[in-house]
Amino acid sequence: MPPIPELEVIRKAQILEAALKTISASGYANVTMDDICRAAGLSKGGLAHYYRSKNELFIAVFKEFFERIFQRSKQTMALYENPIDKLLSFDWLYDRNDPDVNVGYPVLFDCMSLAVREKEYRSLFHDWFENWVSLLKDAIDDGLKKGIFRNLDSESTARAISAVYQGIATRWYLDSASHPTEWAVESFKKAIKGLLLPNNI
Amino acid sequence: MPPIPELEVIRKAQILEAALKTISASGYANVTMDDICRAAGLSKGGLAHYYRSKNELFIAVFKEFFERIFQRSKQTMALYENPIDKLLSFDWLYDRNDPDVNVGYPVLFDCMSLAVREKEYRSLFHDWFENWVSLLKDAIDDGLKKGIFRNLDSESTARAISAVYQGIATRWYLDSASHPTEWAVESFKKAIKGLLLPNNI
DNA sequence: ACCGACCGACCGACTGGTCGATTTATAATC
DNA sequence: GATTATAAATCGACCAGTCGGTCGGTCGGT
Repeated sequence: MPPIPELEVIRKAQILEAALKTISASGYANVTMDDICRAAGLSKGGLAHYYRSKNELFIAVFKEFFERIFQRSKQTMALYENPIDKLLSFDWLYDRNDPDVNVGYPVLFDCMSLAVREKEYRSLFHDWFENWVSLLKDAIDDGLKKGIFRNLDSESTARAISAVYQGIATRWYLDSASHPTEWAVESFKKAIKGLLLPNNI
Repeated sequence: MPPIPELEVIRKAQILEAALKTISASGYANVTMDDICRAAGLSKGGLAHYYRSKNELFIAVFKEFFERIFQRSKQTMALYENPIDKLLSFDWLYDRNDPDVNVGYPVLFDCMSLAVREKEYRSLFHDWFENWVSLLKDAIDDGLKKGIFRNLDSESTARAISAVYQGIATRWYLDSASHPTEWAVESFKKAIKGLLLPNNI
């Protein structure tokens, strides 16, 4: 009998947290199970008790992380009323001091390179994209109803906006000296307004 | 004495080609030196004669590849006169039948995840970005001179356009079912025109 | 007594890099 | 032009180290 009924939930959370940090710091390819169990305060066998293989663990880590980011995006967006403000509410993605950002981008890039070849990771990405797009689409549909946007297809535009976010983020993260935060924020604002508004300023 | 004076050049090209294909097919993390020397038709020692370490070889592969893509971008762009056409001339990046594209994206994603942690790869990226941006900037400056663009900062806009290209490409490549080529081409056209033109259609 | 939780030594597979041996082709010498 | 010397080019067995996963065993609560 387990000493505490919720022990498995606690341990798994503790392992996922440790694994996320370790992967983010060292990179998927360099992380060993030893690193992770050390970070989680468990032995190799103890870790194996909860996640039978490296792949199983890593999938769980990525899933959990994407879910967290999605929830946060949702909550942040809900703080705004105006559709344009909603669509621009993701600027925390360009905040170098944000802990999710610091941990997130390294993991995201790792995950992308995995997704190229492993369909399990591709489907993870697909789900993430769809979640993100559905958030954006709702805001766009709202703006369309209120007549503040040009005539456009909301889903395809939502996909474009989400892609623009990520493209700018890639530059901003990998070559920060030439792509400062101000550039990132301004650029995505301009790009998004260029996509949505009936005429430019 | 070398049997043929240019042997080193020939061998290196042959190795880089084989390495690029192998890395693209299996992924940076999974490729072994054995795989590469087999693909290059050399022994382990033979490969070591030209590239002393895995890292040295891989850096060379990436450098060569980026250079090739840059040259091709330059040539393709030169086919057009109109600045807008020049800026839209990168649509071959969204062609699934293009050999450079098929080989390129897997390598690009690998390279990005490496760039997160290794400054050598980051500087590779930086150079690539700068090359790309300078191409775009020239076209934008031309458009500004001709008065067909709105008032804008050409360098910062060039960076934005290049980022948008890549962001859309990421979606298009990793989740093609939901992001077909038509979406990619249309989206980047709209985004770029939204960034540049004084008013939208 | 039983069982889940956990430990850590160990195994087998793999990998990057080394190194002495071998081949190959030119250059020097007679 | 035959022979020898020389140095690059190439080979592949081998080494040392790493890593994921296993497994027999311990411990503590029930």
